[in-house]
Amino acid sequence: MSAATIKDVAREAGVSVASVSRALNGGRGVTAETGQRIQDAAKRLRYVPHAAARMLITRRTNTVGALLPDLHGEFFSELIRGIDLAARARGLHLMVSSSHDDAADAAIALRAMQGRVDGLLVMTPHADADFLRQNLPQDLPTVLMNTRLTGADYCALSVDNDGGARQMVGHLLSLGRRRIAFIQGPPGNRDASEREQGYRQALASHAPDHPELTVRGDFTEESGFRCGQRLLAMQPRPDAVFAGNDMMAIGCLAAFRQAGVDVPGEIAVGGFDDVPMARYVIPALTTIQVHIAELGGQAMDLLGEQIDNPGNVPPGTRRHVGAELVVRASSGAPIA
Amino acid sequence: MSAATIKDVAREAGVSVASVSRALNGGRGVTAETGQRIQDAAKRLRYVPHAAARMLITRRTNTVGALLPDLHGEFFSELIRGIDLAARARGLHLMVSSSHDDAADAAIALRAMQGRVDGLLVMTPHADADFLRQNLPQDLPTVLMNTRLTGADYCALSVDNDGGARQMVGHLLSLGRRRIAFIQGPPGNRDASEREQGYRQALASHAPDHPELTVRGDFTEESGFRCGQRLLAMQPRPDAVFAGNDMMAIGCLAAFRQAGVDVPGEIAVGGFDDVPMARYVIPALTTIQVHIAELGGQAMDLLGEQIDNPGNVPPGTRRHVGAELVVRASSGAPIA
DNA sequence: AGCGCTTATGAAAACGATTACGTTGGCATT
DNA sequence: AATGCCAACGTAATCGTTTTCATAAGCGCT
Repeated sequence: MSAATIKDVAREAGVSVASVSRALNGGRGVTAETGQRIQDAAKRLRYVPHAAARMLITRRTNTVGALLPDLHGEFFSELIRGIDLAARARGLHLMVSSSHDDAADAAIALRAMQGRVDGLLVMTPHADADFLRQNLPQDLPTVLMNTRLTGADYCALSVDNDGGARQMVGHLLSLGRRRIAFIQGPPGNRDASEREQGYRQALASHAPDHPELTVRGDFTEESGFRCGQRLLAMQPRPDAVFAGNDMMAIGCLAAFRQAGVDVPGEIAVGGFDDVPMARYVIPALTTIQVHIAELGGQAMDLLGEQIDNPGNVPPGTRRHVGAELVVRASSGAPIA
Repeated sequence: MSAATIKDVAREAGVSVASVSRALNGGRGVTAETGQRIQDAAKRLRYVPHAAARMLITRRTNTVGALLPDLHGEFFSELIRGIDLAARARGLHLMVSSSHDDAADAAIALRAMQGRVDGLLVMTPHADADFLRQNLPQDLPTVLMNTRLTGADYCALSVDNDGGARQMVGHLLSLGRRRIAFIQGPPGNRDASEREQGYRQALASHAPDHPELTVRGDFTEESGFRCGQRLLAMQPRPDAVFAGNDMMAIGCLAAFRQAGVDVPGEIAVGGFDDVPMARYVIPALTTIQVHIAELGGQAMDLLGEQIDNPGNVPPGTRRHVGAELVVRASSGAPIA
């Protein structure tokens, strides 16, 4: 015996299928008494509406898709948590396709989602405008997360890298540091370049007489280590380092320790991301915390709005999620 | 203009819808020439079969669901990665519902998946047999991951906690440690109790004259810290500690450092899980590595087999994923 | 040429829901 | 008492596929 259909419920309750449908969704157009009889019958038969049949006629899947690159650890789990919670709050299901490292792969996944989702959350380094236009149906609500895409066609969410970087520089300046160096991320990386911008602008506006000092890393711990060594060799030495992300900051700390340079005594160090390890390194790392779950949640909310009333959300809408300074030992702030 | 349907393709190619369907799936029953014409037409119209319509008739969703508890960090991301990759290899989509902390919540999610998935991957602390039977249709292929459920009704995957624990104890014994203490996890936790079992049995079989020493933690770092202090107070002191997980081991290291006790000189320390931080603490933590991605992947494979040929996989099938000793500084092994 | 056999093709019946539309009956209004 | 209106309910069309069955055509064989 297979699962019960709406017909079975109708027969059981002695009404037509139309009444069952009405009673079960919204309940308008049926007497309270018949409604109750139908509810009872449905419960008795353990009736669950066939999702596919409903999708077919309503043209709604009540599902959203998330296309993600090869993410790791806390970032990934927090992102999914944020998305999942927001989706559930709207009664939407979440379909995930992750670990996409090349564009071809992502394209396939994108197409496979066609028709199975009401909207799409996309985070991928390969997403230039062409790629998206090529692989997305033009009328499918879509929200981009953290991409370098600047066109006005798609809605997007991004982290306030700029604001975070300004906070960090401001913090270091307020502690009396003068020669603040910045460790750049990989070229072309949007987060990296925005953080660098923030650094430059903060210096320019608050301390125009202080020099800009930059060395290039690639977000890895080793590159941070090497950059640390290069910074020590500078004459005169910087008295503070702001690394483009935490892993490079941690590499930097290792280089300084190896060289016997005291942190924060001789050099203050700051990072960006607040990875879990940041609080465990010695000295604990002052950094910028980003609420990743909020990033996912807000993206989901924006997508939900697009789905619920299409056309009501202007294409190209941007939202930002804030970043917040977390002061720990590595910047040498006086204990409050 | 809405998306093209099979009818549009049929008209475009000058054939019936039946031929289009045949040409596009498998391609048997049509001339090579007509087949080609149909393929062309489909491509020209950007035809994508309507998923819902197909589900309705074939009774297959080509989707599997994963119900997960509130997991964090590396564990979560690796698990999803494993599941996702294995699912994709089978052409299955993945629907995720995570962050379920209470049974009611999980039950709702479970029901919501009804009819939208061909199979289910379930990991939840609340999953006793009753709970599942109550909330799952009896004929839906299901694989449990890492649950304490021992009944023979459902297929399940689990980590070889026992084997891992034995390896760790064996390792410590081989280094000449005599008084090996174990830090227990939260009561009722399956992983925790299996690891404890492994510890007890390894001691019993390889060193029956050595004492069993246990203190109870709850898998958190703070509990590890407190347990570390209690272990130091013991007379005579243990010369090795095997913590039920890495976080407690790390807490333990902190307690020992604070007390000025040398690790591994005076006490060796071992953990379980190989969290990313394990290699960064000082001294780096000897621990047991579990291939979480493999856990997810194997679970998915088992589920896939169940879906493809139902009845061919005996209910109650168990599979294990191995655990492997990773030697670092904290256990004081001689450098090879 | 006529017979059967295979094979390509089309017509139409599912699948299970929603919903536009028609019908009925009860009630209030005139 | 006749009329109009509204709510409750049923009938049937519809969504886009797959698949069964019928039909026709091609082909080799006697």
